[in-house]
Amino acid sequence: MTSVLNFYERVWRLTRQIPRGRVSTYGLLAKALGQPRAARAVGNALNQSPGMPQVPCHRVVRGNGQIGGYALGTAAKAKILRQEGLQIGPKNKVVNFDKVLYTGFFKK
DNA sequence: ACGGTGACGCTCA
DNA sequence: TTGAGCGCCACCG
Repeated sequence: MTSVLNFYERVWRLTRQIPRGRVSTYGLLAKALGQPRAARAVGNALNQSPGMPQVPCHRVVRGNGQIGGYALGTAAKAKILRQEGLQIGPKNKVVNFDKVLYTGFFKK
């Protein structure tokens, strides 16, 4: 049967686990949800996520290290990430992407 | 039920 | 390395 939580809610819940100063990717989130092909849907979920709550959707980036999209614009996203101590290089790529990538999602 | 949409990812050229 | 093409998927009229 379908889980108690819908897809979007599960995406938001996982996203909360990403620590400050680190990032994860849409694809990894999808995998953690048990649907490795749903990276695109994950992006939709974060886009639709209410801005208020503690869902750090700005910490979710592309698999290649580029920061990807953001409801308030990629510029705003880059700014926030810099405020959290991350460095954004040319082409909007996260510097030391492999070092700050978070993959330790807790299964739920 | 069906086709369109989009904060993606992988495969080449 | 960089960009075009195409597949994928949950949602929305």
